[in-house]
Amino acid sequence: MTKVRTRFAPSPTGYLHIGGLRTALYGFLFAKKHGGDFVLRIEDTDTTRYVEGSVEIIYETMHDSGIVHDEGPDVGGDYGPYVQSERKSLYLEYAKKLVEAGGAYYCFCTPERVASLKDEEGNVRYDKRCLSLSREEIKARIDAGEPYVIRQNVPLEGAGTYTDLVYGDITVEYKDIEDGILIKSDGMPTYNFANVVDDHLMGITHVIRGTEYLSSTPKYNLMYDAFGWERPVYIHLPPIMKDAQHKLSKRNGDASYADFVEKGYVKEAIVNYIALLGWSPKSNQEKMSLSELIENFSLEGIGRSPAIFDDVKCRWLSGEYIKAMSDEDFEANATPFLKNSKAYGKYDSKKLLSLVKGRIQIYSEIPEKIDFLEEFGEFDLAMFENQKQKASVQLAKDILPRILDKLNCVTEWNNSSLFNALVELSTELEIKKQAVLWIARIAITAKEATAGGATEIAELLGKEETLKRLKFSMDLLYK
RNA sequence: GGCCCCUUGGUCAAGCGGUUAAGACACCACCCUUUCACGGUGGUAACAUGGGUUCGAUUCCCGUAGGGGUCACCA
Repeated sequence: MTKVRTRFAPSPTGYLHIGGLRTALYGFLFAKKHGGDFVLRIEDTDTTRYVEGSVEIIYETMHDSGIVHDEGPDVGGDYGPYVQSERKSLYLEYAKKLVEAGGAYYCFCTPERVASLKDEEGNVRYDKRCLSLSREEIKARIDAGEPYVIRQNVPLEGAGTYTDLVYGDITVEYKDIEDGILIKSDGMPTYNFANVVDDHLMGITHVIRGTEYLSSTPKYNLMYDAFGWERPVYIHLPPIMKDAQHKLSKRNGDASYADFVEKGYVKEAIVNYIALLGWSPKSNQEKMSLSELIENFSLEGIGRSPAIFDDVKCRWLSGEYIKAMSDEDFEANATPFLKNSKAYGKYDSKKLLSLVKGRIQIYSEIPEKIDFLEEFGEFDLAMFENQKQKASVQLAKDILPRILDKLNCVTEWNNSSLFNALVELSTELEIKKQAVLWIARIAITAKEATAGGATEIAELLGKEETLKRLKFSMDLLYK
């Protein structure tokens, strides 16, 4: 059996979006699952759409996400060059062979003439006029420097059928396929041609790509057949949607891998989550490392219907990764985000991080979780009300002075001493310790939800600041 | 519009003729608890629709509706 070879072939037109990354991921997973090679090829035949720096972004994204290629422009390989613009002469050579084989022909029609061929629906369809040109006339016109393109010669009758490993048998009638341009007048190939030539020359065994190519695949097969080449196995993937109507795309302005990283999603979680969009493992385990994904990946698990990207679940997975992360890794990953907090630098960073770990799903939530350490002021007294904890504004009025006294007398200002002191107070007052702690926490944080409990925060704030805040809250209560 | 494809809870999804129609996220309830969160337990919620085929359809076939893709000298 021949070695499995898959490829990811993005065009350098901007950032790498989530859909593209998933296509890359599946190609990578499939190749690695079968001990094969994963190739990166840059499809830059449309020079007008080239965006400066996007090739670098592709390299970075793939490296960063762990989807590493065995061959590519940056790492080399035996099938290079891996950038299509560097293969330009090759395509013309093969196009000529295809012309000889009858699978293509030269066309001198101007874009204007072709545009004038519009049907009642406004669709343009070339009429094969140049197909009847004689060999001599073609040569003469080319020699005269007349611009030309090379078109695919699609039969007028019959149909092409192939078996997609995800969608099953697909049949398209040739009359519904037009004689597409293979070589543009600038000498560059179109995707329709370059992809066939390159996939063959690079020994690609399994073509994995989006469904947008599902119905155009028969025309590629026509070329494989005309060349006498073996057709690859096709695996088309359903799209990832932003909502029921819209595909996740660059144009919609969202959804790049880099954006998610910037927002603080755990990288492994992003990859893990997109693996689950359109594919489901045989087991019920959803949280999987890259190597586990490779091990569990199988084509049968790939679905056929579009999947909507669910940010809530992606965040959940990110949170799961954070909980499972070592403190060292968490510190390394979270510190850049911690620096955006007002509290950064004013407290022990490790302490802040431990407060926050387990309470966030993405790193960018860090500042909002701990900014209360530096922000304190007037608040709604109704916050003292908590039925479940048996706390109330009245109770707060009654016991806040006692809390203040009690804490003031604590000799060792640390969490456990402070906690013991308040529990002791609750015993003396014969009320629930939760009520005392609730009131204390509200009084020193002015927040209903905080990262950390009352005394934990008191330790962090220090005696002076804690007592100051308690007095402030008392004043507020008695005002 | 032609052609290709898709359709199970709010979302991701198992299922591949006979099931109490899994599981996950979200949501709700309860428990735990130094609030919230975490964790634990339980719960609400789905086969787009109409015809067939069959002893029996979520599952197979056809139609309808809805949705996506494609019809470029873009990929």
